[in-house]
Amino acid sequence: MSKCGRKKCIKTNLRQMTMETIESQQDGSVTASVAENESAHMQTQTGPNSIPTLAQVSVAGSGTGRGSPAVTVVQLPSGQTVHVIQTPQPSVIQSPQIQSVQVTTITETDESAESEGIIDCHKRREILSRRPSYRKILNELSSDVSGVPKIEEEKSEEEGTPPNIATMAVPTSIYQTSTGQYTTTGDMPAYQIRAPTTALPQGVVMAASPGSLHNPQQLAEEATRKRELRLMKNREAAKECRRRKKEYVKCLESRVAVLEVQNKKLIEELETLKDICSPKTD
DNA sequence: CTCTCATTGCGTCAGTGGGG
DNA sequence: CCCCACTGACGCAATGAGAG
Repeated sequence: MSKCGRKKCIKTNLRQMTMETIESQQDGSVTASVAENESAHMQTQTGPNSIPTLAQVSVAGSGTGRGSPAVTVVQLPSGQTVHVIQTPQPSVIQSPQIQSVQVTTITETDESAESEGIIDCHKRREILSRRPSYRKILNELSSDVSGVPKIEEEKSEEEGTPPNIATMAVPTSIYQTSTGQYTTTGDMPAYQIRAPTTALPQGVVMAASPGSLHNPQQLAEEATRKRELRLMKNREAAKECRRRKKEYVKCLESRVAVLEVQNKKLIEELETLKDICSPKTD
């Protein structure tokens, strides 16, 4: 169907959206909140020569703050490489403060740096090939700096979604009937949705060994119940996954905005230094 | 107002990796 | 090896925006 192609387009857009939307939001609120914090932490150690008019910027370390500092590599036209090392920023959404920014200049002829770059490249590739879950990413973002609230199950008060359906009652389970209608089950335990006659905990239900069910009808009912349970768990998991994904994308967007502002600021500083250090011609 | 297209969110399936 | 959580992919429905 043509719809399939559209789907893929939509999903591709989701991945590309990060950069595009940030570009459109560049001078929005994110920029403003960053600008008031970054000026106090910036340190530059750049030489007087080889000031770029245009700089290539690449974000190493996958840019999602997986525990290690994010490194923005600014490749100068002269061959110099400026590494903007930014300590992990746990949650740009909640706390727009930049922890610290270190700018070091590394010459192109530095062999150790080059080998480090290769190793770094390998590590990066390794990380990218095995992307951790959104929860892991966000938790790492949160845990790098103390005092920052973790982004995880505590969020449940936001939506009322329990962290673990298997061990808890579902506050507001939504059950889709055969007619497509949705009904809520209140605080009814999840396993009771299709089996309201039993009041046993889930563990007991699941512990019912197949051997004790000789009747084919019972077996079928058990299978149906297990399926319903699995579908409901997966439904909730999918919701949670989508929520985390949205949060993750927002986080990335904020990070891109921060890095763009930093880049802009660095270029401006380099221009200033160029003006200061260049020989006067008058 | 109607139609078309894009976007968003949901439920489900299938695959994968981690833990017991 | 099995179970479970997680997530990509897919299909579907609802909704909004723009064009006619």
